[in-house]
Amino acid sequence: MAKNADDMGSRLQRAALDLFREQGYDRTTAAGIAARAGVTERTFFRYFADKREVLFGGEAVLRSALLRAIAEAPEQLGPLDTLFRSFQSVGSLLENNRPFSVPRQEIISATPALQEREQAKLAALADALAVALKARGATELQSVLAARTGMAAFAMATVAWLEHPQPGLADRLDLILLELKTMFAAVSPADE
Amino acid sequence: MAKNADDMGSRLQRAALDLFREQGYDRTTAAGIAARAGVTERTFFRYFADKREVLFGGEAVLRSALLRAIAEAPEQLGPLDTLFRSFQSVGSLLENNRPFSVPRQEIISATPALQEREQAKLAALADALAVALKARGATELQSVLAARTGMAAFAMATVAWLEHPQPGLADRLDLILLELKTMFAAVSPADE
DNA sequence: GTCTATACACTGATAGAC
DNA sequence: GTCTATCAGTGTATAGAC
Repeated sequence: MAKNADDMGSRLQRAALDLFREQGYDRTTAAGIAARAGVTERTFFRYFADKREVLFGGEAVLRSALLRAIAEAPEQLGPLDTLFRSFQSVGSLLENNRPFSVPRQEIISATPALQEREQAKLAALADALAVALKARGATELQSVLAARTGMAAFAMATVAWLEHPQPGLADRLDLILLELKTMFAAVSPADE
Repeated sequence: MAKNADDMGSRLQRAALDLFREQGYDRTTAAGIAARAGVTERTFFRYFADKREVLFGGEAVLRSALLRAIAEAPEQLGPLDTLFRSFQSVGSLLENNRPFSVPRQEIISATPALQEREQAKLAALADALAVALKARGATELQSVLAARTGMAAFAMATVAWLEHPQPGLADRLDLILLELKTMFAAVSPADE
């Protein structure tokens, strides 16, 4: 019944998204998702480690795109400039995914269990970016600080942009970076 | 058998921490925790919404302490100065909790499911702080950006300090704030 | 590699203990 | 009257049989 293994993940993902939208995440069972995709519950868990994971498959693509952008950034750029340039570079990737990302984010926003997973994914992604930044010569502290801070900003920009497409993601990122720069410039030099 | 209701939460918490240390989080069942505390599994779930939550009871104390510090901060301080002063003000609170926090953090670091919960708690705490910052006159964007960024820095400082008590938490926070200020000052003014 | 059995997390209801 | 035990059940996730 299955066409090929590569497709099954997508089929399950689509079935899950549909069911979550129809009846909510909690009222949807893993067996129900599997049934809609024409397979058994056991097969579902062969493709996804747990029920939440079915909505977080695309993360790997985003991560590798960001890592590549960081590696290819001009040598002389600082960690934060490198990072925000990388965020800008994946804009079109995110725009192409918008039809899937919008309903997905609605479901996540309505489901605490999925918000937890999302936060964990963002933290893991930030750690991966920190490694890439460190490889460019930044210190450990700089890398982790920039990655965590930048990832928080990136997530804020993305979520807001999914809710309201205007202004665009690039403008939102610029605005956020400028706001952060301004706020940190206002910090008292010697804190106490 | 139960002394009083107020104590039961702490008893279960201690029993859980002990068992997690002895056999790990995954190999410990909710029924096992309850049994060590002298009650049934059903009682465990009356005190904690789920198994993970048993390690995150103290969050409310930290939150209210931070919110109070923000509300009492001098009017003229900017969001980030307000925030980091508040972090500094809860230092002694965290030091008193160190005997509990150190083993707790070890267990969390070894358990992905608990790391997820921790990230979620940090995000929720950041949102609460953002509301408090906004009440002091900051814009929505400033409040959320400062809170998310500051919370990431606070968490980094705390985790590192739990692993190695020296340097102290206050010094770590100062160092991080300075590093952030320096990095953002180096950001190119007009980002492309 | 699929299927069956099972452990464990969690929920509701009801009745009983203090 | 609040807190707890007991019971019965659903759903997630794993593992061993074959």
